[in-house]
This record gives sequence, structure tokens and C-alpha cells, in this order.
Amino acid sequence: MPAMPDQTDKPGAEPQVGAPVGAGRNLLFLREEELRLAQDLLFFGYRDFTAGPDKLLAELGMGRAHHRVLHFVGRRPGITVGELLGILGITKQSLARVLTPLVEQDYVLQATGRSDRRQRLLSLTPKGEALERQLFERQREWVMRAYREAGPVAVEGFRRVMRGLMGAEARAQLERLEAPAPPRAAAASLVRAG
Amino acid sequence: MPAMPDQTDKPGAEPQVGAPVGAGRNLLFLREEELRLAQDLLFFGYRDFTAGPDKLLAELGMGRAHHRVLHFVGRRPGITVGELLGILGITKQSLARVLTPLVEQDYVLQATGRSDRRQRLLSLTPKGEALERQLFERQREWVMRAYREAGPVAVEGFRRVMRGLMGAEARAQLERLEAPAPPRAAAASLVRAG
DNA sequence: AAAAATGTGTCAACCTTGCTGACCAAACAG
DNA sequence: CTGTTTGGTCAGCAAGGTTGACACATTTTT
Repeated sequence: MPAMPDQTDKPGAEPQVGAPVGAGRNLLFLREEELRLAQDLLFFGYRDFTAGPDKLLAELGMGRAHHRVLHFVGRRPGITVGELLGILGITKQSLARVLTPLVEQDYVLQATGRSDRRQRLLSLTPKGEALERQLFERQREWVMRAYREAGPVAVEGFRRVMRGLMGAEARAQLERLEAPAPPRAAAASLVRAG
Repeated sequence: MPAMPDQTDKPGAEPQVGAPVGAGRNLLFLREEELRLAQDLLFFGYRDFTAGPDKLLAELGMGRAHHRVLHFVGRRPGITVGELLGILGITKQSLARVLTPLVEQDYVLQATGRSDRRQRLLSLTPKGEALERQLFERQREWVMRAYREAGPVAVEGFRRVMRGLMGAEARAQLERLEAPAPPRAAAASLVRAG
């Protein structure tokens, strides 16, 4: 994913949508008010984006942290604990607090690595997949509504801006996530579930 | 509200891809992948978006909750405690824990309302404005980078999608925030700082 | 073979920021 | 006067982060 060469200082390109303001689009573009609006949008948007899953999770005695584990393990079956830590950006102890119950309750499976037997390769059990899918469905409908209302051009713009909001590390991790399922060796040897 | 049975003994009763046609399946897969990407983007993007202020706040012994108060009070000088509670979507007690120290440390000013003297109209002190500005600058640069890289069309799209991700309540609140500052009566009568 | 580094697990303590329930006081509205 | 609204506060609980220290198996290096 190379950097897209879109014009930021070229005055020729106007947003396709008629904003209420007509004057000096260019000047307005970087005005303080626009950036404060971005803060608001991210706060409200992210909060409501996570509200659906949160409610469901609460009924199961889980939280957002569990969802994140289910999500990223589902996205990368066979991921190691270390890789997951890198993606989540939390400490080993924090992860343990959510991962251990997930393994004990048969949502996540741990298998010892084949090439390196110190590793614990994580994957979702059928039960875990079912829950992840339920959680996903909630967000899927929510996001689809937003996508439909906004239109495809807006969606592409949304993605570009969100990528820009990510740091270099996160971008690298996202690329790996988008990659075509790498080592493929989830169901390995010894199972280590409690 | 779908109350979910915990016992998911049956592995994913319905295959998520209901369409029997190959092409349809592919389309559905792409759609799902797109939506999962949205999840990733929001997770990474929001995390890195808040990382800058978080670091600064930590040095002052504050957290994200303090920032939110500073942000919304700065956005709406003269806001009442009740309105702020509505925007943040937290309980009075949770707000008190961050608001009280902010008032005691002279970041936020409380003035009794003119029309209703039970109300405490909140506004930023110069000290509070200075801190809010520092926090804002960090996010401003971060967002500006993303906006510049993405371009104006993408930014407009981003805004549309983020609005779509908000619930009806949040949209109404955002509209009020974007409005031209209505009551305008911040520096009222009695000061109530500790 | 011995030593070092790596991957993972775990105990213990602490912080922030949500939550609930209960109760109080001031001010407004009838 | 009575009742409601707005706000403050005390006390306790939980989730989910943090750090530090240590244990253990395994792999790599010397």
C-alpha cells in the first residue's frame, strides 16, 4: 500500500458533497473547527460503534477486551501470544486476564507450536467462532448502515483517513492482518486447554 | 433484544454464507472482509488518535476522562453539569471524580446559573484553556497529517461515515455542539471554585 | 555441556474510570 | 408548604489497564 498521491494543497479539487459553507473551501479545510469536529466524531462514533457488542458481552460477563481477542484470533488463526500482544498493545498480564478465561470456557484453543514448541498458537473453537460471529453481526449491521448512508466514495475516504490516523506500527500490523493467511498451521500437536 | 444462550454446543448452526452461488459467495466474502477491515481501522485508528494526549495527561496525573471534560467544556463554555453528563454518557459520580479535581486545580470554573441558580455553568479557566490547547495541538497535528495524506474528498467521506456510525442521540448532541454557541452566559455571578 | 535468550504463565499490587445505591442541600414550581 | 429538579458526595464494586518479580520449558549461542 503505497502512499496515495492525493492533492492536499491543490485548490482544484472540491469535496463532492455540498457542505453548508461555500466560501474558501481550502482555508476551511484545515481550520481549527474542522479538527475539533474530528475529535467529536471520533468520540461519538467509536463509542456507538462499540455499544452493540458491549451489551451482548456484558450478558456473558465479558468486556470489550474479550471481544478484541476473539476478533484478532479469528482474523489470524494460529497467531502466537506474542503477536497478539503486539497487535493489542497491552501487557502480557492484561492479556492473560482475558485470555485465560476464554481458554477455560472453551472459546479459544491453545496448541503448542510445531516449529517452536514454546509458542502457544491460538485459534477459535467452534464455540468461539459462534460468539465472534454474533458480535461481528452487530457491528456489521451498524457499519453497513453507515456505509450505505454515506456511499462508496465516502467509504473509501473514511478508510484513507483512518489509515492516516494510525501510527507506523499499526499500519504494519494492519497490513499483516490483511495479508492472505500466512503460516497456516493452527491445529497443531498438543492441546493445552484447562 | 436478543438474549443469547450461552451453550453454543452446535457449531455455527447456519453457515454464514447462505448464498449457494459461487459468485454470490465471493461477493459476500468481500463484503465481510471489508467490514472486518472497518473494525480493524477503528480499533487502531482510535487508539493511535488518543495516544498523544494520553501521554501528556499521564504526566499530569490525569486520564482520558479529564481530557473529555476539558474538550467539551471548551467547546461549550457555560455548559451545565447535566448537559455534560448527557454528552459524555456517564454517571454523575463518574463525572464528579474528574470534574472536582479539575475545579480544585483551577482548570475549570463553576459559575452559578443566572436563570436557574441550581445550575453550575462550567467554563475553562485560562489555565484550563492552556492545557486543553496543548492536548488539542497534539491531536491537531496527528489529524492534519491524516487529512493531508487522504485529501479533502476523503475527509468529507470520513465525516459522513463517522456520522453514520453515531446513534441518533449522539447526532443530536453533535448538532448542538456544532451550533453557534447558544446561551452565551459563561461568566455569570457567583464563582464556586474550591 | 553450559549458559543465555526467548516465549509464556503467574502472583501481587496499584491506578483509572466506569457502575450502583443512598442520602443531602439548594432552588425552583405548584 | 410540598414536591421535583439539579447537583454534590460517601461508600463499595468491577473491568481492564499498569509495573515488578519470578518460574519454567525450550531454543539458541557460546
